[in-house]
Amino acid sequence: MLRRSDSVGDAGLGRDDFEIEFFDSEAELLSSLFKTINGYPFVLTFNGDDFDLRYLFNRALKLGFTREQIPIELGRESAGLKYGVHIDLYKFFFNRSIQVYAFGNKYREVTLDSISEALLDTGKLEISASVSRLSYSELASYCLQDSELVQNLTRFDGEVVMKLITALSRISYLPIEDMTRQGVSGWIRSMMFKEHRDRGYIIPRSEEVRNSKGSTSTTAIIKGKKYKGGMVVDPVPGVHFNVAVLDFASLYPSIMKTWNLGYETILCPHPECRKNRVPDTDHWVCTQRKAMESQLIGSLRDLRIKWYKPRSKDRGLSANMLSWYQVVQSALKVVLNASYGVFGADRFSLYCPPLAESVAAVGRYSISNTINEAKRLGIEVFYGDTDSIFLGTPSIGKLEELIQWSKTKLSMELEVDKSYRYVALSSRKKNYLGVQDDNRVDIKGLTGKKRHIPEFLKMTFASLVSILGQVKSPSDFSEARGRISDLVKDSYAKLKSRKYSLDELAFNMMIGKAVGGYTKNTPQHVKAAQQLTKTGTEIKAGDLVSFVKVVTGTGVKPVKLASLQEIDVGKYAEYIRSTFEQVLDALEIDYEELTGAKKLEAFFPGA
DNA sequence: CCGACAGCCCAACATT
DNA sequence: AATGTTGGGCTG
Repeated sequence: MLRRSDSVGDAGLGRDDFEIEFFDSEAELLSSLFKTINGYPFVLTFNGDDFDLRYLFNRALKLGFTREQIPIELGRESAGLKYGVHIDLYKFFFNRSIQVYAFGNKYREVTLDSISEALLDTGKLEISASVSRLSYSELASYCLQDSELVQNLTRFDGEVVMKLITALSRISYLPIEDMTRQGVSGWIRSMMFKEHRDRGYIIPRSEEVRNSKGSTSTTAIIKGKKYKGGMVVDPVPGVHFNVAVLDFASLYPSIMKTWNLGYETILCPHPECRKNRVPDTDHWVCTQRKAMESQLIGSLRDLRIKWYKPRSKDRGLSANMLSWYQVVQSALKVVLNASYGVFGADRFSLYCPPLAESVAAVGRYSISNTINEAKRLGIEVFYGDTDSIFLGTPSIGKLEELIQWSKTKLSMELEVDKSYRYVALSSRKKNYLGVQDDNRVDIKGLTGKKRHIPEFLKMTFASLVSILGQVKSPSDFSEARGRISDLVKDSYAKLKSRKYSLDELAFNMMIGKAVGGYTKNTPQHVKAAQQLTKTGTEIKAGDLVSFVKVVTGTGVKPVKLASLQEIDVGKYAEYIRSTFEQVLDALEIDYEELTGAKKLEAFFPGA
């Protein structure tokens, strides 16, 4: 720490495993820090590219250091070290693929506090004043805590993060410094360019691929998308007992492998290949040459499914080996999942829309033919989405027959992913509740599980889920019905008598753009953000905005500025209803009948 | 130097 | 009041 004339307070840390070293000048402090940095092969930061290393570099220059004396090299968007690898964990955790696939969406906001809270169960230290006003003791504790969080983010769980970084760096053929700063498209570009060089291929320019392969031939279902994607089967509403969920193992990578798909082989120049059509498109695939992507992605797929995935579950291996296999198989999954999508992304250097389109088209072909075959075998089909189908289970033999059929007729590996004691489907797609044989409940897409809804709804919904988890047979539903009814009525009563706190009533929505960036309309979370900005609280893109619905003003208020008295009970009553109706619909339970909702809602004008 | 893809649901907003 | 659009959050 730097001794300052204006600093006050004691210098104790309250910990005997660390002590504070004081410096009388900033130059001495920096010298010592630079010496320390040079002693390590890795330096971890959180936002060091944009702040810490940049700041240190500039302070040093200002204080008269020469560039040789500073162990930092600044790039335009990154900061490197002369000796050692600088990993900016902010950049790595910001990567959507890392966030979603590697960490299962556990952290919401990409801040040190939010990530460490989610992964380490510890957040940043709260401080009593702005950083520049802290006592020696509090400042030191605050900085130490930040440092420990950053380091622990690479240490927890047997150093999974460093293992993941190592695995992804090897798969992508990128140095750790580059891999941790790039998105999946950068990783896959590097991997494919390396393969071009190994084979002596000339790497095409983006516009060369574009001009020779042209564009798409299907129409997307969603306006503004470039081509038609996966197929979603209309669910058969109702409760279905003994349902098996089958899915294709790594569907899109498997399609690229078995259909010889790549930018060179799609729409190839040979006249004789033109009859080798991709179903549901105007495209054809080469019969003369093998596609590099097909082989590369196919091999990675096989490595994952046949080597790393089985070993990640092998009880004979040490914990350390198990975690390595687990990390590699999930790293491969991240890369494989993106390997089709990048060809449909216009910024990808080998962008090839007809290729991406063809992969999705074969996917639809595969699932729809499998569904037809299932029906032909007398198996009921309840639902399906992209690569999965929900089937009745007349007998194990029938499912085996279907799996075998898929292998011989489609060359696709279909497998039983899970089996449900029962599944509740409404008529909504991408919305269901399934109870597994071990009472575990899977909930997909239902409002009750979404992150932005108020805590009180999540809690009530969780209770509903636990009731449904105990249902073993159709006859159990009548008891469950009574308990659900009590649950919902209880929630109404608490709402009406204002027993829920403002925090429990708060919606938490991520604001995707800067507050001023909303020109087309003004959604509620933006209205709340505007009010916060007015009172001096800054709101940036990516922040969570907490607000409640009120009867005053524009109908919403930030939690900080609201009071319990102005809560819009009617609006919340509507939310309880719509959240629960989604599930009850599927169970064929009438909401109004269950709760006597008509009578209840009469208490709330506007409900 | 860099953000993989499409499809679906819901609530609120804007427009007709 | 009916209808289309936007934005967020989700599935795969």
